[in-house]
Amino acid sequence: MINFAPMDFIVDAAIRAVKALYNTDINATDITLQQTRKEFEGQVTIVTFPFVKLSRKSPEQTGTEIGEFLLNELADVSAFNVIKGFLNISISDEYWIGQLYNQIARPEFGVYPPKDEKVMVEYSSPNTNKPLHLGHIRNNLLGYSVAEILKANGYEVIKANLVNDRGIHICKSMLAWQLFGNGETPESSGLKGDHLVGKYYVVFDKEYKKQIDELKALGQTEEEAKKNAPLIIQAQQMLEQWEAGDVAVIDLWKTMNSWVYAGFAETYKKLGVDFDQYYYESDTYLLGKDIIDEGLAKSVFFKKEDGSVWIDLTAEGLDQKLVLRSNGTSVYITQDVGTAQLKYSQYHMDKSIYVVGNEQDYHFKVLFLILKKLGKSWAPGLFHLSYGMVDLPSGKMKSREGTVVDADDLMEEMEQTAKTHTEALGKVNSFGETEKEQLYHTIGMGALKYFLLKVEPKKRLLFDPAESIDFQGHTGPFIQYTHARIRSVLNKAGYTSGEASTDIKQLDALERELILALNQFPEAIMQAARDYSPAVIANYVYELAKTYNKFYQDKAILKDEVPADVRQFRLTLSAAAAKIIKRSMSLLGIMVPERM
RNA sequence: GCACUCGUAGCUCAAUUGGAUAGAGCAUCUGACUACGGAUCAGAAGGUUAGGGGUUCGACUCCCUUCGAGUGCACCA
Repeated sequence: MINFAPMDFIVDAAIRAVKALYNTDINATDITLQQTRKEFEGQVTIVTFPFVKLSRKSPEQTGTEIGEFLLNELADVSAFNVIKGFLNISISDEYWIGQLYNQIARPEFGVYPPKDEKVMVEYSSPNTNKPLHLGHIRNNLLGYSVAEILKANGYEVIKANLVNDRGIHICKSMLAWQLFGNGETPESSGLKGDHLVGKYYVVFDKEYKKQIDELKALGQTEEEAKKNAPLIIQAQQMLEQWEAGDVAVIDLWKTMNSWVYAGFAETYKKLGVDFDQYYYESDTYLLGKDIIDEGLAKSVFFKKEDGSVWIDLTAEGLDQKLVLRSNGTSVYITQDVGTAQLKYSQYHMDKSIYVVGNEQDYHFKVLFLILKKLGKSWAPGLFHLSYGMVDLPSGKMKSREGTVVDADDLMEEMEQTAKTHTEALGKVNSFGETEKEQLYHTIGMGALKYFLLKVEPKKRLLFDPAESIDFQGHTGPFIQYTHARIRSVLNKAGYTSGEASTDIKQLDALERELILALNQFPEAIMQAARDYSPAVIANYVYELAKTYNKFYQDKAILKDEVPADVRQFRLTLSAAAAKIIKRSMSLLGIMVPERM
């Protein structure tokens, strides 16, 4: 059996120590256990300041008393030292060696047993009027990674994509294509479908601006001109026709959306993300009205004289929020109420995560509050995974000003950079062409994904296109390289997994440090899930790779002077490191190569 | 104006959730047995954690306040 809290035996003993010494009952949560800092002797540290009140003795004395107790009680505790309020405990090398062979080296290590709980992770959720950009990449990578992390924690996960396929924005592209497109198609133009549609979105905007200027020249104010420009009026008409089911408009809409979907599919594939369930706003945009009725009956909502329906959230520190227009049609939040219900009715999931940018913080606060007030039993399981915008040095990305970092372009560039780096090192000259292409993709995407995922989701991210993403230091390729190098050693040694344990009894400091790092993998997985933060995994695996590299640099494995049992032991240690690096990276959606 | 989020080395990020002398990478400088793979490793230098006040054994972390940045505050989505 894999033990997911290997240090619990220390906690238990500490509780007994406090009981025996100070006759007080404490809980496991009262004990702060942390890894001992490298500059001190020991591997596990108990913070003993909180017990000083109970012992009425100095921190040093208290620590010493508890230390003595642990030393007597636990066979695996080999020594301790006390510095101020910190009790540093040394655990025997036999324990750590056993931990490696019996826990860490096993395939199930870090795979939590099924929880019998379902989570839906909604992410990506693109508009169908333009191609994906860097902001979408962050969204996609976050969503995918969080889904993988939740799976590793034993959840059943449904990855959902709510496609915003209707509305004025797509009508703008459609109209511009109709007026200026001359029947251009992805085939005829050689453009990827989403880029083609995006091109006409830009055309619309350009022509629209022209009309605005003309109207202003005729004496209209900016505001008037924006409202009166023929193009915007036409686009609005088109939307009405769409809603009325006009066959020609629907046909055009279907055609152009199909172009976009083909383009998205390509981008998603390259990004390495996927979905179990697609929702389309064209199907869901009318949902939610019946729930508004339900809420009216329960007096969660109230109706104004003009017929519009509202919810009053002033008691919660928010405002009054409209949920139904006076003409009876629904608004954005109404749809989301309906879609949330639809999702739940379909899957009965315990949790539902929305991966959406932080500009919608308020929206989700209101949405979740509405569902709670409606008494939905599943409302507490809703969570908005809010992430920061990706900014350029010049500020926000603006599609109209052409400062958007296109997703396809960026991925292409990353592969090119990977190619340049790799060729300069000249280590893979024996690779075939397709093998090389794959490798460049793996490394380029590794650099990009790691760059985006190592930052805490809620923080905003600065991306400087002029400064290429690093391949050295705290980066994806650094970790990939560590993996490739371990694999190389293992291959050279002809190592196969599951080889017999050795009777090694003592550890070198670097070996011990490495086992400790490996041992923290399950905790990192758990913390990443608790915080919905791939950054936890990213930083963990970096630390691990660094620890391995330090070990590797200093300790020979295959050299002649290394005794057979030590060699065998270090191979097991290396194999475990490679495995956990690979698994960690896969939680980030990053592949690791065998050679690079 | 109101609300939310953020502010850590020149730059990009950490800090075991309130614990020890705030750690990494990049950039700069110095070094590594003729490389079990140098996309590596060792070292130097770099900090009043935006400023001020408070809470306590202890604060980057919690509270108040000032400053700065971002976002939101539509019968748009």
